[in-house]
Amino acid sequence: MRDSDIPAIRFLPLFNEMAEESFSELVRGAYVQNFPPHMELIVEGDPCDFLHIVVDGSVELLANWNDRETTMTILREGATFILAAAIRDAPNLMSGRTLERSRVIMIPAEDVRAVFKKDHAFARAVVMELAYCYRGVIKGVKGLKLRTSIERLANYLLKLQKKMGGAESFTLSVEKRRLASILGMTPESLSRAIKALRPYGVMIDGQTVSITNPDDIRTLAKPTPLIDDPRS
Amino acid sequence: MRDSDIPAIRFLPLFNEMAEESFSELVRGAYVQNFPPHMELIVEGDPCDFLHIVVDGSVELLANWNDRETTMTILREGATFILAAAIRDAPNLMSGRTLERSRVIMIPAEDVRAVFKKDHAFARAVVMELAYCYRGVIKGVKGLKLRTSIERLANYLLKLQKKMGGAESFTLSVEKRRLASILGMTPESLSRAIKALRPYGVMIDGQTVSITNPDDIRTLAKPTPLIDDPRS
DNA sequence: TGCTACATTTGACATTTATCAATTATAACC
DNA sequence: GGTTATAATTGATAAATGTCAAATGTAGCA
Repeated sequence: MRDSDIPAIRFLPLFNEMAEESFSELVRGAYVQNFPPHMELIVEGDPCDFLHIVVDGSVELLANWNDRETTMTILREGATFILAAAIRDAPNLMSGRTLERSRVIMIPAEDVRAVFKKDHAFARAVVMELAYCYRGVIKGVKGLKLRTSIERLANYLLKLQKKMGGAESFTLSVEKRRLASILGMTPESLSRAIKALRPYGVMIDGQTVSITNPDDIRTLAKPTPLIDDPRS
Repeated sequence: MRDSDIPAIRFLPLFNEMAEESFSELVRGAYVQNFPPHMELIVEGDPCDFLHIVVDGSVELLANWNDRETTMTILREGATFILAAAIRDAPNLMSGRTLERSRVIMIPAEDVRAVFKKDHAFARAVVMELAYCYRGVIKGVKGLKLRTSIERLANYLLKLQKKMGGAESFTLSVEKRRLASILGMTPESLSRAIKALRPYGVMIDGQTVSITNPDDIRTLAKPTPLIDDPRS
């Protein structure tokens, strides 16, 4: 592993409290690799051999069943996957593939488990991370079960707007067909949902979103921190 | 807390590896209470003051949004909730209410966090528990996004049959309207889904399910451990 | 530039699921 | 045992969402 990649992850919440010695143990066995776009990094059902960390680029986590496929989430710089499988020494529940050229650190799952057993600070960090991820997925389920697809889209856009700094205009940063899958609908339905938001002052042209009247769409979206705030 | 309740939880995976001293610290501040049916134990959005453990009976975890409500899961003897919120000192993402008369142990969340900081064995157990729960929710999302409601029902029944020992005939143990909500559909749709499974050799009369031809329904359900096996 | 592959959109239609209202069944309680 | 409240089912219908095919748009590349 290149020295220049070490600081990139040392300061992630997952690693920044742990003992230097434990950290070096993790780093010692780690690989860094640059992957081309659309490279499959992990496969659903395979044993989890590595904890992955996205240093640069983006990775899609997806799941398949019976010839159907759904995108679970998209991970970017600083995100780790798949921690729960690595810790439990269990098979991956999701596949992972790069969306673009991406730089990924891979730490052998065995090392992660070994250090986790020894280093209390790391164990605590893993707890915080897992609890955070768990709550994220719960929020996702709530969205899926309690909202229609238009409501999910509306909330997604409001959340993205906030994340992008709050400007009226911002960019999607995900292909629409992938966004559709994340939101649990088909590309065609997303296309129609986008149209349905026009009367609420939401314009989407290509990758550019503009929300001309936030209050208007908020009455439809009814965002709540208990679903839509990633912190909280 | 009554002495007789202590062994009931000491041997749960979450507590059985921790130091005796840490365990007593948790027990010292804990309450045990018998709740009547339909008692609201925790409320979505409230701060998480206690880690709850179901000693006896059953508790429904549910979520609300915009006058809609959905059942997230039903917990029985030995289950804990809501660990992630307690650890992160975050608001509850779900409400919890008893379905029947239930005995519940409540450990102040503050104590849980304090012991978690001190006791490495407990921290490790929390990690394993959270990773397990996380994977459970991921499986739930996969079911919701990849399967139709009939397929979800079919798999639910196969899973329940296995859990009940594998006999041809077994009992539902959940009201149908709640089952419908768990599966992400209305009671009416569940009723129709049940009918739709008749040609596959599934009969449901009241609370009694019998699966006369398991192979038949399995071709429809296509169960996979990556969604349907709670272990794995 | 023009070609090509692929993403997106649109229209027509099918399927799935929800809603509403009415009926029937069930279980708790006096 | 009858009463009552609630759960479950059924039918009719509506709404939401998916499918398929075609048209249009877009980006990368020879």
